[in-house]
Parts: sequence; structure tokens; C-alpha cells
Amino acid sequence: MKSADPDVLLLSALADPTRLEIVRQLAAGGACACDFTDCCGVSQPTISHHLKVLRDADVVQSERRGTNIYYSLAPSVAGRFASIGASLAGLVRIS
Amino acid sequence: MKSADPDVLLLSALADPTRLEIVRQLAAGGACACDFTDCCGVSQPTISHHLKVLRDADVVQSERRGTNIYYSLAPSVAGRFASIGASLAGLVRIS
DNA sequence: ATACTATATCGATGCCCGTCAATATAGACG
DNA sequence: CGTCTATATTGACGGGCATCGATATAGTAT
Repeated sequence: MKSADPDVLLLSALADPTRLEIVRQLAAGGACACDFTDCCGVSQPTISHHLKVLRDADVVQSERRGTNIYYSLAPSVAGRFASIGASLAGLVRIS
Repeated sequence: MKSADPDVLLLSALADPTRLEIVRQLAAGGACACDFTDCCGVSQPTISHHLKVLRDADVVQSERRGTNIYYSLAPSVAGRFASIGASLAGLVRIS
């Protein structure tokens, strides 16, 4: 019953309102984990949980800077996402 | 708690192994609903359920032909998917 | 009308996932 | 060391979803 399909893993990681919001903010530039605690109306442990899901799916990277931990989009996300689009319709390209 | 975000709706529709497999087969050409009963190791009611989810998310269209019902990808799917990709990284385009 | 096939719906079940409060870890700094 | 802040982990709860068997609907054909 395991999905094991990396495409399903990526899509599942993005198919949540809180996580998609996090990823969108990261698309506008890297951010500290503490920034997300305010944006989504969920508690700090929940944000941490979602960040872990995104890390496990290789959607985001984390980097420690002193006390804070900064997150940024993984470089491969755009390409992987476009590949899924290509497998769906053969119409999506990376510019 | 409702997502209400159409992007989340589209991603959720695709973030299931069975549904992604269905959509991939449809990307290779329209197919009869009966074709999917064999491909995914799930029962006929489950296939019907997944097709309904895909219909509700405007991922697929259905058309009756005699006894069978033929499914095909909705034309807007590629564009909507690419839009999500663009909002994530600004790197995905429709060719 | 009867029978057969294809698809959808219903009702129930079990599990996965999002969420939280409480707690733990870890680094910075006095 | 002790304290403060930032992030992660734990454990539990609740709701939603994927799945099934049984049944209903709809179209075809005899």
C-alpha cells in the first residue's frame, strides 16, 4: 500500500494549505522558521511538523544561523514539479 | 478549516497513487472507465470514487458512449498545473 | 419486459494525517 | 553553570479519506 512514488510524495507534500503557504513564502525568498508561526494560524509544533514533511520530501532545505534556522526552497523542486506536469500533458516546460 | 484554495484542490486530487496513475493513463489518450478497474489493484467502486474526485476537481471530463463512459483529461489541467509551478518558483511555463 | 453489462452510490471500517499541549533539545549569552 | 530563546519531538485526539461489499441506476439487447 506504500506509495513509494516520488511524484506522489512531492504532490502530497504540496497538497496542504499550510504547507503550500509556507512554500509560497519561501518562493519569495528564504525565511526563518519563526516567520511561519504567525502566517498560518497554527501552533509552533504544527509548523515544525510541516517543515519536517517538506524536508523529508526534499522540497525545502534548512540552514542553521545562530539561534534561528533558515529555510529555502530546494533547487530541484521546480524541475521535479515540471516533470510531473510533463508526464501529465506533455505541455509543461522549464523556461 | 476548509481549504477553499483551488490549487490545494488540484494538488490533492493528484496526490494519490491511484488517481495519479489514472491521470497518467488519460494523458496517453482517453479511456473507458472499465480500463482502470484492472490497472490499480483496487475495486470497481473505488475506481468510480476516484473518478468522481477527479471530476469534482475538474481534472477529467466524462462522456457517455453507449454503455461505456469515456474519460479524458480536462484541457485546463496543464495550464492550472503550470500556474502553480510558476507561483512556486517562477520557472515553469506552458510551451 | 427480462436479462445482462457498465457505472455510480451507500454504509461501514480502518487508517493516515493535521493539530494541539507538554516536553525535550540545542544554541547563545550572562 | 544557569537561563533564555528557538526549534524539534512526543503522545494523544479527531476528522477525513481510501477502501470494500452490497446495492442501485442506467443503457443495451434479446
